[in-house]
Amino acid sequence: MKQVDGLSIGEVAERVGIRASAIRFYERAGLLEAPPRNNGQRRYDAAVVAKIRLIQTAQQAGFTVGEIRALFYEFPVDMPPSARWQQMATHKLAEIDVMLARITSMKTLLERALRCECPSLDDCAAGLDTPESQ
Amino acid sequence: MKQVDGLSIGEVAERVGIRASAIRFYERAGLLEAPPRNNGQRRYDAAVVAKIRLIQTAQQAGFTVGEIRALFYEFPVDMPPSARWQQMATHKLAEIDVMLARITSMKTLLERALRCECPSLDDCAAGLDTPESQ
DNA sequence: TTAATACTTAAACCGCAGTTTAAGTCAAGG
DNA sequence: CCTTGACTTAAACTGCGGTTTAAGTATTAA
Repeated sequence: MKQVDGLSIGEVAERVGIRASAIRFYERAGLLEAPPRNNGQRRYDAAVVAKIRLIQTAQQAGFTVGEIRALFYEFPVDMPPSARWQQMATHKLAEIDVMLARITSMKTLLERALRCECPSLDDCAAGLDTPESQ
Repeated sequence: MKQVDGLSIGEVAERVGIRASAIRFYERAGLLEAPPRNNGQRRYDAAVVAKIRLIQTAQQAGFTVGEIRALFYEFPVDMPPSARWQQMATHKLAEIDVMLARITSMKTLLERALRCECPSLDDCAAGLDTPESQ
């Protein structure tokens, strides 16, 4: 019987749906604090599950691991979380808009390619670059 | 006086606005054929400029180097360019739409984060995941 | 002759977010 | 005692699109 309290890294991993290797990586990357150990093995408090879910949410919003570390640990201690999110989110939104513009122009280009009738790849590309054809 | 005919790799690079190393990389990657050499140095026909522009257009449309190689060299020889573009473009458009959806959901998440008032990061993330607000 | 300039190669490196591998430790169960 | 299974580490590997580096060659101008 295992009756050491706290969750093993495998149990945490299963609860949040990631691999144990990812959790070790987050620790190395400074996103998670090193937990106490039992026989050399990490023992986690249940709260770590919420923290990892928070990491996942931030990732869904497009933040990199470095940015998430900044969000968690590199703001002035007296800065409220809402202000932290807002400052990061404002920067990230600008990046997102750039990506959106890029994706949109790819899409336009591809839609034009779909209507292409050119006899050679070269002609075709020339036409695509300069949208003369409606 | 240099009167060997053909362009040097540096001249080609300058005309298309990329580094010589990129041209060598395209050759290695099978996008450009190895040109004849003079004193061991590559000598390009002016047509390579159009070919690299074509590569650039394909890149703008979101194709990877592997996909561009396929577009150029891995279709049945009797398949017209328009059909090649169209087949590739159809696949790529589906990928683009997936990206677009991802970017859009990032944006939504971030916009919600901007309006967040939560007192703790954990609460905030919980609220963001489940859009109860507004 | 010498120095500057442009080229040549193979191999290592970049960022990103982890994953995989090798080699080992530990506790429980049969 | 031995196997099984989950854990430990550091280091190397993944894919992508090139860039950088080290070491060497060739041409040109002064």
